[in-house]
Amino acid sequence: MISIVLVDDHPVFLQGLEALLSKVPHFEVVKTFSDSTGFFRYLAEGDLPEVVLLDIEMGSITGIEIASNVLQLYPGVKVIMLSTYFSDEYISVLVESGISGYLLKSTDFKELKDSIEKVAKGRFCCSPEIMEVVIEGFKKSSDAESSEGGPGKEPGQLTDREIELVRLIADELTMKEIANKLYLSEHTVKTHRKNLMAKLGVKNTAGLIKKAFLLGLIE
Amino acid sequence: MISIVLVDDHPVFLQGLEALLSKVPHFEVVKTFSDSTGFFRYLAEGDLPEVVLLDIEMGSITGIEIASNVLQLYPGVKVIMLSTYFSDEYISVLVESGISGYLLKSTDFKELKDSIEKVAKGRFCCSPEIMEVVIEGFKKSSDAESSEGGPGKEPGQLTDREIELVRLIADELTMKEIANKLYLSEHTVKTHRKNLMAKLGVKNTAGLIKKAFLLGLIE
DNA sequence: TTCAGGCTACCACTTTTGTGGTATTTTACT
DNA sequence: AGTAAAATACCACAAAAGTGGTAGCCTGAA
Repeated sequence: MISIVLVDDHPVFLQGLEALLSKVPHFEVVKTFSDSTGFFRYLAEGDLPEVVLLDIEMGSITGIEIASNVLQLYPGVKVIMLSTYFSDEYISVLVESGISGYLLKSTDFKELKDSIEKVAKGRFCCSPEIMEVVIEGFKKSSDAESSEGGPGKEPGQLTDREIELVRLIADELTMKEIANKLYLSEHTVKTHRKNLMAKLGVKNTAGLIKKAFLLGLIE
Repeated sequence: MISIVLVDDHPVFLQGLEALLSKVPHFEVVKTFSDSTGFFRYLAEGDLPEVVLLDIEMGSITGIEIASNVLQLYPGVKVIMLSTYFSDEYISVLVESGISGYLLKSTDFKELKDSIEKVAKGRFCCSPEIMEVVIEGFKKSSDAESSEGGPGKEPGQLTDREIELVRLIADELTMKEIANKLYLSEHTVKTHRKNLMAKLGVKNTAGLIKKAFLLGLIE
């Protein structure tokens, strides 16, 4: 059984896809989302699907960002981007981030189905048109079999301590207050925050809280 | 025609109520929400209903907080709390905040209907049991006809400038950067932020961003 | 025309955040 | 037993945020 989550801001496409995928015997569409916030909150709860089908245009936060964040926070989850078009630079970024597939929406259903199966087995998969771009990109650096990996840690790339921290920060505690609360040195707390900001790619508290919200870490 | 928005985290109650209210000729249930985030985002877009029916137990953010925030940000909107129980202190706070009604869920539909009509006309309305508490509370201070009011300003209690500011802060700009961007003195920007924090009742940037999110000011 | 609210601006001072290091210990996996 | 990651801790300095004031200007409503 392959567990699948769909994320797409077009409810029609979402429903259609769900109906189609649900008919495939060993596929299970466990959840669908039309906004990234709900999606991230879901992941943060620890319900990690095997495969995520992700549409690329999602309003305030782009598909690229969503994909990057999912890949960073939940490396065990396979992400397949669905898009109407493709852009060289984006694909490069995504492939480096460890995305599992990039398909055009024009892809027919059989191809999508096959792709999901391949991806679930740990392979990379994309539309032929896109493969060219990807191969082109490989003429620069060749590293990285991403792949396999046991389930990893549930809460993702961020450690438990870090998540604890970000929540306390969101509750308006200062480093000093958090240090007291957790019986830690203020230095330690500052170090955690520093790592947190680096991992989430933000510059200050405002960015930290915003991102934490977007990623469903706080509510 | 009275435009109504329902907010309640119990979908069953929500749907039932919607069905009932929709049958009343001059009532229009324009929207329903089962979480506060979506509700605040909706208000922030400027679609202000005349009356909001608000259930009191809503998880992370309490009904009291939601009500207070709505009343503060959108004074023109009439808020009726629906609750299973009632607490002296809460009611006092809410009445002072300018709530338009406080009904128990045990209220029958006719009473609810009448209450909505009264409230839409600018009156205050609550269950008899609660009225006692309210009157009791009046033995302290007697001010405030809240009420009437033209539509006020759309974005609520926060001024345009302040909303602009909070969004730039959420984008990780420092006061200096914002000042440059808007051709203002850094002092001015700091003053705005100061007012902003006071209005939203928060202590620091973390709280500011969190609240702004909760209120749908940023996304 | 007074008055309130919003926008602007300033000051001085404290506290907290943010940067950019290093380093030890514990824990968990191999 | 070895090692990678997490958690802990330290330092010094720069940059911002946060506190608690005051105050002038403009506009629209009473």
